[in-house]
Amino acid sequence: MSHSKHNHSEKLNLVLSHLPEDSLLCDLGDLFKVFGDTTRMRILFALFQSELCVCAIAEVLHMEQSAISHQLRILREAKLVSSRREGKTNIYFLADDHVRAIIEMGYEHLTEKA
Amino acid sequence: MSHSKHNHSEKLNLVLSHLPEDSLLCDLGDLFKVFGDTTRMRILFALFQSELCVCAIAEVLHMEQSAISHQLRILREAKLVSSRREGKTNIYFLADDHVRAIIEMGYEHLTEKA
DNA sequence: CTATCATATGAATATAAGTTCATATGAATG
DNA sequence: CATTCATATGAACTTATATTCATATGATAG
Repeated sequence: MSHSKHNHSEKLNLVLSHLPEDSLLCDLGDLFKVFGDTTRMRILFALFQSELCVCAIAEVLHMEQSAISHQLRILREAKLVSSRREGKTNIYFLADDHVRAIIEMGYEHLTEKA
Repeated sequence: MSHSKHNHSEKLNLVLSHLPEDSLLCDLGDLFKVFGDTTRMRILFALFQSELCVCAIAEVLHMEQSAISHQLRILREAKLVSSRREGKTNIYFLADDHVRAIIEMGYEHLTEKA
């Protein structure tokens, strides 16, 4: 039992009733979690410039192929990037423009608050 | 040494040269990390409805005051929420409209991809 | 069909992050 | 000024996450 001396139940029930379902809140959290990592952010910015194969991303970021591959899987599952095969290589590219839009919003917030 | 049989150095140098500084990429990642948690997402949605004191948030979310307080600190440090004191209580509210905008973008991405 | 390059994946490890518990701070009230 | 309510904070614990290493898959060329 928390501090229930207060009785704000009418208001709180209203707030509660307008909360989205937990599944949506969870999905939203999971989506932003994907943006919440420097390596993935660097991959996305690299792909802003050009579509790239896995080993190219690894070279650009000076990281191991395996680490990149693991992160690309997370980005793919979140539908932030897609890939196509070309011979032996897998070319990755941004899935759509939401990625840019979301990151730009974040950038605006950062620069305004700095 | 990774798979350097490829020589895409011209292109890769170009991509590399257009990457933002690591400090920015890190700040962006850190910002989105704040959105990347269900509890914080629930707090933000609660605050979409109304400014609320800590114990009200705890009640609405059926969580302990301490857990909420810890998460509010993270939201405060990211400048996503602000607070003011009112007597014994601390009232929290959204710091600005970037919060809504960013979450709406995420929501759009989710619904389009579903 | 074997060797090689490109990528993916599983297990292991290390680090980060969220919640709880206990307690400290800070304001109001009698 | 002692008590109570509201919030904050530090430490401990637990769970999640990122990277590495070793290896598997998959495609191509010889």
